[in-house]
Amino acid sequence: MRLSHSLIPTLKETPAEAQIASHRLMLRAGLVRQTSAGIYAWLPLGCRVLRNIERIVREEQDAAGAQECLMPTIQPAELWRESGRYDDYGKEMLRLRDRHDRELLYGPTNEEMITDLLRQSVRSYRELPQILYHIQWKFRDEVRPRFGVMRGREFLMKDAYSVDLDYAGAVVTYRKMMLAYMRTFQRMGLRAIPMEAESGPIGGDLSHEFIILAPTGESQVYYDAAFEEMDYLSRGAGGFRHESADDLHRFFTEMTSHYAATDEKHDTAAWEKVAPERRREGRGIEVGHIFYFGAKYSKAMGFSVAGADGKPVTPEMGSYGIGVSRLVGAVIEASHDEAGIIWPDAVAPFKAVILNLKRGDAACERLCEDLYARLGQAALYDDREDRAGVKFADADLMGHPWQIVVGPRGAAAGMVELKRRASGERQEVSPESALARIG
RNA sequence: CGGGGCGUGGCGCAGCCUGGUUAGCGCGCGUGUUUUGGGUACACGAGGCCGCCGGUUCGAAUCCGGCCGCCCCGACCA
Repeated sequence: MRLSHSLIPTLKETPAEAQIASHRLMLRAGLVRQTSAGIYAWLPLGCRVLRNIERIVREEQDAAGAQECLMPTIQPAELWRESGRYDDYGKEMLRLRDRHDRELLYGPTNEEMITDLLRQSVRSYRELPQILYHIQWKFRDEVRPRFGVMRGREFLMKDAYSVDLDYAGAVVTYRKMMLAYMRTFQRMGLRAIPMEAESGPIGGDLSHEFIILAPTGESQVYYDAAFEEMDYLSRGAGGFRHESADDLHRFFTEMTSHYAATDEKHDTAAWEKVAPERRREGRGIEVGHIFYFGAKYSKAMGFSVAGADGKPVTPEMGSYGIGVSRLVGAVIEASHDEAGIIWPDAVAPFKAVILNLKRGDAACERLCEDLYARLGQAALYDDREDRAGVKFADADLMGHPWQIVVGPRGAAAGMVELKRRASGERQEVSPESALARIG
């Protein structure tokens, strides 16, 4: 994209409502604009980040054997009456009526709907297990939206739902999702820690939330230093396979054998047993939550399949959520400095920005156009009129992993300056080696 | 939902208490000149239902009432 023709409204000053770093930076870098309390419009730059995160989530869900589908945002009230949650969910649920006065709601989650879909089509134990997911906008009428997209009322969520014939199968599926989640966050440059959690309104008895550490997080967390040493996930495929129940078991054991808890679940007795020098506390942001809830919905909604003996069996289910839009804020919380965002390569809206420091200079123009043509959609070309200071400041603010600085001095010699945003390291290189470094 | 605060050009704010000329400042924006290697300087200029409705008054951004919106602190959540 050419910056001169892009809607990327950067701000020099911080809007008054933004309290935390990610919110401030998302507004200043032109990623989002608020349209109502807790509801945001995603501008081109923010939209690209959102899509990148979505893509990683999708790839890891697919790798775990989950099938993508897309359920509607609007749901009929009857389904929620069946599960009993129409009343339980309270004011968080946005209720609507259509022209025929039928009761509808804007979905805060989809257990009922998926159960309805499954009971219509799944008849036999032979069709199990199944994992389905979708990435769809949700609405929860939070009492107090805050922290920008981290606690919005409207938010983009990946939610997956699993059905297994029995408990043993459900546990394997649960572990699969845990593995997929750890890989997902890892790929975004985040260190996530699974912590035992309350199952809340979803119900059920096995539940973990995935917390990433950031000083502005909403929950107080306690964990064993072991989680800081777990870098084997980053070594890639060598580790655990979704197909192997044994691998999944080893993985799950590894993840759950060290102490980790949010303040709600904090167990002082267990904490005392952790060696003092290995105790870590801090603030955390919840970016994912997985639940095994057994037959809670299948039973309430009459979902059964024929078992091997021909008799009906009530399947075991689970649900698995990742806050996709929240992750945009969470990544920024985890990776920024005074000057702006520092995007991890995998989620960056652009791999590189090309800074043309001298519009109209033949050598500069030629070099920039050439680089831009070769980088294509991977690059943002800052082709605005010459205001070097503004360009540098905006580039830092927007946080592109690489900055290619093309000025008349270097261009005359056919050289550019390549700067790495994260380290600040810069070097004079040929355009070819700049392209090679950026990859 | 309880407690607090704020609504004045795109952003950040002043003015309001003590009503009275064309409603001001900084940033941003436009034009020109000058600059240009880390938010360049100067000049000129555009841009405002002073959140909305009603009341008081000769006269309301300013006083009074109601409403709406937004933010912050607490109890809940991907």
